[in-house]
Amino acid sequence: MMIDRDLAFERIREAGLRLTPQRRAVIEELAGDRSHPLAEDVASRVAMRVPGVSLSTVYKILHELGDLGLVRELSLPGAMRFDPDTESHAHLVCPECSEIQDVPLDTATAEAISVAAEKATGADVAHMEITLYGTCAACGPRA
Amino acid sequence: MMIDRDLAFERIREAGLRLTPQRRAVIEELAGDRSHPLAEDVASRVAMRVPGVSLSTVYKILHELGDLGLVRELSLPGAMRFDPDTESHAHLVCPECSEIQDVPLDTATAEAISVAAEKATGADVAHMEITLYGTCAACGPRA
DNA sequence: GTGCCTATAGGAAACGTTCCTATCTCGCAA
DNA sequence: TTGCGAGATAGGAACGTTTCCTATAGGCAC
Repeated sequence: MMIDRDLAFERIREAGLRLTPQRRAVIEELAGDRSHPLAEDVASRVAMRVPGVSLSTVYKILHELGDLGLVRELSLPGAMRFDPDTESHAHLVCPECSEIQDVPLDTATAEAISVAAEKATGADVAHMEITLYGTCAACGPRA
Repeated sequence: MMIDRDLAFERIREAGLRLTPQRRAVIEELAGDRSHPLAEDVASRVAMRVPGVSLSTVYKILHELGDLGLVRELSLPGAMRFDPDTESHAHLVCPECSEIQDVPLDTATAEAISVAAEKATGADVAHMEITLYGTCAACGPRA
């Protein structure tokens, strides 16, 4: 499920944070974005609405949204990426073109892994990140 | 399965690479290591056997081992980590203490995810990385 | 309006990683 | 043994990402 603008605004307030123009812009730019942007991508888009916004502010807001569960922070090679889709799904990274694709992942499988991990370690799993590495269709098998 | 010293040496030679003291030391330090070390950890241990070894050399060797499939390179928050265990398994990262634990993952599940992803995207999946985030047993639920 | 608390901008700094180049080593041939 | 060439290494500079710090600005309650 994609992040919902108004739900996000509400969560921000519930957390006791102010709905500043910067927070509003980050949320609205992220909503509907399926490109797994870098912090800098988000910052430059936000800058078109809120000129002068600083990169450190955007980082701070992105982490806040991550903590609130409104955004997924992805640890991918090179840099962190941000995903407004918080539904359980995996990512495919192509080593050739570095493109990132969403990969559907059925909830049952995700749940099974999570439960098995909790059983094995005694931990309390909050969320998971599944990244697949492999040549994408566009970069072709070889032929 | 943990990296095997002699098998690794053989793979190095097969790849047309020289078995230098640095490569030998990296492999031997990594074999049997279950701590998911940082590149710097590996470098400082290697330095005890090969004084003066440089960090960039260690990085280069670690990537070579990754390419040869002898080591897994993990994209975890903060920094890359290296895992000599190339068997299919997941990792649990505790946000409190940053400890990393191995989590067993049955091959069938991993295979199912991989195949489903290939079907969905048309990609050729080479390997996958599953990271679970959650409070570990030591850091406790709250009580 | 006044005072308080939070948020922001801006830049410096830290960190991990990669890149570059001169030097060195190794394996091999003569 | 000596010399040669390909490959490897040390060392450090450079790069990009992320965090940290501080002074300023802005909103809210009174």
